[in-house]
Amino acid sequence: MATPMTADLYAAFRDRIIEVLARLVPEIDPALLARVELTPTRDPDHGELATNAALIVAKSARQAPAIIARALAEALAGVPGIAAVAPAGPGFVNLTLTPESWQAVLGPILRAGIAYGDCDLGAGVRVNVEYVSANPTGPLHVGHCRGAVVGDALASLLAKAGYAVTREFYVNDAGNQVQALGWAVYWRYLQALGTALSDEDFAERVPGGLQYRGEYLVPIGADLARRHGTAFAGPGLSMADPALWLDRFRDAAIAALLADIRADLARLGVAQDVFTSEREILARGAADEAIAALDAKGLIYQGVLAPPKGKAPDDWEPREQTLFRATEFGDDVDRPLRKSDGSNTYFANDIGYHADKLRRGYTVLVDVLGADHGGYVSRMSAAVAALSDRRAEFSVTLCQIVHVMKGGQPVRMSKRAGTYVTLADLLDEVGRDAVRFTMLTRKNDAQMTFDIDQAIAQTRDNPVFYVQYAQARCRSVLRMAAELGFGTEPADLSEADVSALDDAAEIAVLRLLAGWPRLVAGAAAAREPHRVAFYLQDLAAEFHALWNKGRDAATLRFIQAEQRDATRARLAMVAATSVVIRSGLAVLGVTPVEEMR
RNA sequence: GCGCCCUUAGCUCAGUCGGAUAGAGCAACAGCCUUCUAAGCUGUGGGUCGGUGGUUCGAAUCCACCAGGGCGCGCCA
Repeated sequence: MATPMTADLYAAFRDRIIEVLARLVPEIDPALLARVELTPTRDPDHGELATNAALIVAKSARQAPAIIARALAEALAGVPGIAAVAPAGPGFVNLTLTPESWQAVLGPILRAGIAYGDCDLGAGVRVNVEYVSANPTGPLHVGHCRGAVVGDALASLLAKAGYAVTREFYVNDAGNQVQALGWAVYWRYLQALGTALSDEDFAERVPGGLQYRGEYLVPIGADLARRHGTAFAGPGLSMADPALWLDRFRDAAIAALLADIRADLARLGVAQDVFTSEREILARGAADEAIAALDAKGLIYQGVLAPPKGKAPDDWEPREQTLFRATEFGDDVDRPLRKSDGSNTYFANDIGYHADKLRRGYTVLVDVLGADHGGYVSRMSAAVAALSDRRAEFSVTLCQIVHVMKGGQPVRMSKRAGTYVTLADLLDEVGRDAVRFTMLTRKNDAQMTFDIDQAIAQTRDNPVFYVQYAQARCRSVLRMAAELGFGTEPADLSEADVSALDDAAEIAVLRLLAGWPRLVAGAAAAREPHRVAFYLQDLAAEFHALWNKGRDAATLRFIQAEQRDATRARLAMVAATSVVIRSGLAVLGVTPVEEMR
């Protein structure tokens, strides 16, 4: 490898194992070799690393796994860098590397810097990650926040793994919701002017009823009143003909709310590359085009759906509809594309949007959605498969609901009572870094309780603090060493003689550092950014443990003025730890801190 | 009624495309500060991995059924 983009020790030794295995079992199917793993062991009695290679090839080689394992172990015994190797259990081969092998990870880490862990798994494939995509009808709340953080971290993770990533926000600025918003903001406008109409009087005249009664529209209404005076009010501050104001007020409200949303996202550290307007997509005819394309493939027909099994709605009546043959692509039922008034369903428009993403050249589409959209996944998946002739990859990351806890009490969230926690509130209370890290301490598909008290605590049980503290301790050591005249620049330390790093606790840190590229690749392949957060906690724990060992054994202290070489070696390790933590925090979008006093 | 997700220590959760004796934090108990940040560390106790079958060298992981929780179920987005 000319440029070792992956300074990946695990991958390097795995490659050697496969080479040896291929000599041992020449007729082996390459597809099987892809399943050979080299993993860290849980139990120190099993060495440091274990491979399942013999188990994988046993069947096709028509030999007992234990026999292959023994042969493999013998052949690996001569490989440089391997200190001990032994067949074990049902056919594992356990490996222990030389200290030199582990020590050798430091140079590449220090030379690569934050880029350590980058790989070419994605091979430059263009991927579009769509997240947040909140209706511009109100402020973002904690639920949106989880999607924002998960989507943003996933995008960073995929970029680190070699994908060409675009971060996208889909603005639902067409349809009934934003019409209702237009009415709601008009009501705030009339109120700002001092109308005598009562809430009920106005609400009665709103088609579908008055929605979006939250306070957040008050300033927008007031602003419209300031700019337009009574120009859009009827006689005596009554309601004027909606044709005169509805579109204008709707658009003004969307613009104002979208600006708020973007401001909130900016505070969260989320800045998407592309904001796509649903209205523009539709105006361009994307939905009709996409439907025509599906029609040309014979996937559109007029038909009657069966009512939902067991639970027929009261007003159910059979109706002929324009349907998409989603069942040909794994969905449970075919899905309607037109409402009875002839306009498109949301699904139809969304097909247009996803077709537009494909048209723009993305071959991997990732949607980060709330769990309440779970029922929507199979139909969109079918649509993307149909549009791309099954060539594009479509995956949905569903984020489960977030409950908020404060003072040991659940914070009740109710739209009606207007007591839901906004993203802005959350940022005010706990800050960007804690919000982001905490949102990634659960798998996306597990429900989460966000404990505000824990997120701001400066203690061990707050993972954000814990990880940042470890990194700050690294920086503290390097500052101290610099004062004592040690070179602490990466370029300097990357050349250090690190052979002194042979204590078990030191090797433990080196093993974790060596595992970072592997972690990145695995998390990216699984589309699971939370793994990064857990890895960082493990690394921080190992580092804190080593730090404290220096209290018990002076020989393990990082800085020992009289032992220049040993100190330089440890500084290289500390600097590399800092690099890897920062590399991980960069994926999560969390700021590394230099100092915590 | 149907579909999808979830169920792991008292609590909150990890668990690598199936891997060896299932891990961490909190809480409980017992320890560690003349030394680089004790905002930390070390140790102890704690489990029928919701239940029952199945698949195989091997299952928390895959399959079937059952129980409990969440989400969704033709013209909302």
